[in-house]
Amino acid sequence: MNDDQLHLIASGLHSAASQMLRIARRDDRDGGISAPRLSALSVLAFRGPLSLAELAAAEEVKAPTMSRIVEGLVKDGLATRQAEPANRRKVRIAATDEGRRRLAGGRERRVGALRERLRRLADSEQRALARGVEVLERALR
Amino acid sequence: MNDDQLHLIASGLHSAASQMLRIARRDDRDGGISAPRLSALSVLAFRGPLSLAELAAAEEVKAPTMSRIVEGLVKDGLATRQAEPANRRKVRIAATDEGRRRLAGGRERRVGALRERLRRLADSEQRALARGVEVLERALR
DNA sequence: AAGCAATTCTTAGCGCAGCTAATAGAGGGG
DNA sequence: CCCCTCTATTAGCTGCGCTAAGAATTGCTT
Repeated sequence: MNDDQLHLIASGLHSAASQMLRIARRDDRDGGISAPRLSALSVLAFRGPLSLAELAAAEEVKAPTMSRIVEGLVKDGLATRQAEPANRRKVRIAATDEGRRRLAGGRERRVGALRERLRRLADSEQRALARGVEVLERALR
Repeated sequence: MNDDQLHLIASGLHSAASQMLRIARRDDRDGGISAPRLSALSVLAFRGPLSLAELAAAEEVKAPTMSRIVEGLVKDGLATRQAEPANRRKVRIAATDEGRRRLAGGRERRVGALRERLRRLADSEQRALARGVEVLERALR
C-alpha cells in the first residue's frame, strides 16, 4: 500500500482511538478507577510486582508521574509499595487482591459501552473488526 | 457473535487505543498542539464555524472545558471567537488560516509514528486493518 | 414597558495527569 | 570516610475534565 493510503488508515485509527477513550472516560464518571490508574494496575496484575522505574517505562510515563499514580492506588488499597530488601533504594509495587478484583470491574465498565456498540454491527463486520484488532495489536507490539 | 467474543474485541480495542494515544502523546512533546485542542480545531476545520455548545457536544465535553480549550486556541491565533450577530449570547468559533495550516502539521506529527508501524505490515494485514477501521468508524458514529 | 425566566457562555475552584528541577536516601568505589 | 551514582519522591508548573455559580442577552408575560 502507498503512503497516502497508510496515512489514511493511521489517521482513522487515531481519531477512532480518541473517540473511544472519550466514550470510556464518560462512562467512568461513576465510581471507577481513572484510566492511568487502571492501566498501571493492569500491568502490575499481568506482569507481577515491579519497581517504579519499570512501571513508569511500561506506561511510557516519567517517574514522578508514576509515583503519584501509585500513591493513589496505594491510598485506595489497590496496590502495595514496599522497599526492596536487596536494594532499598528500589520500591516493590504490587497489586493487592482488592486491586485485582476492582480491575475486572473497572475494565468491564469501561469496555461495556464499546461492546454494546459492537453488538449492533452485522456479523461480517464484527469478524472484520476482530481481524483488524488482531493486526493492530501486532503492529503496536 | 456471542457476548464473550464481542467483549474480547472491545477489550483489545480499548487497550490498543490507550497504547496508540500513549505513542501519540510521546511524539507530541516537541512543539505540537495538545490532543484536545488539535481535535477541536479539526472539527472546526471540517464542519465550519460552530457555537461553543455545538463544539462541546462534538467533542463530548462540557461547556466550561471547551470554553478553555477555545481560549487556548484563540490565544495562539488558531481560532477566532466572536459574538454571533443574530443572537449575541452565542459565540461563533472558527478556525483561522494559521489554524488550518498548523492542523496539517500537528496531525502529521501525531499520526506519523503510527503510519511507520503500519508500513511494516504485510499487504493483506494492511487491507484487513483498513476494513477494520472503516467498520469501527461506523460503530462509533 | 418592566420584569422574569430561560438560554448561552464564562469564571471560580477542585482533582488528576503530564512534565522538569530539585531533594532525600541508599549503595558502592576511591 | 567521602563522594558519586542511582532510585524514588517532593515541589511547582501547565493543561484538561468536572460542578456550581455568575453575567449577559433574549424573549415572553403581564
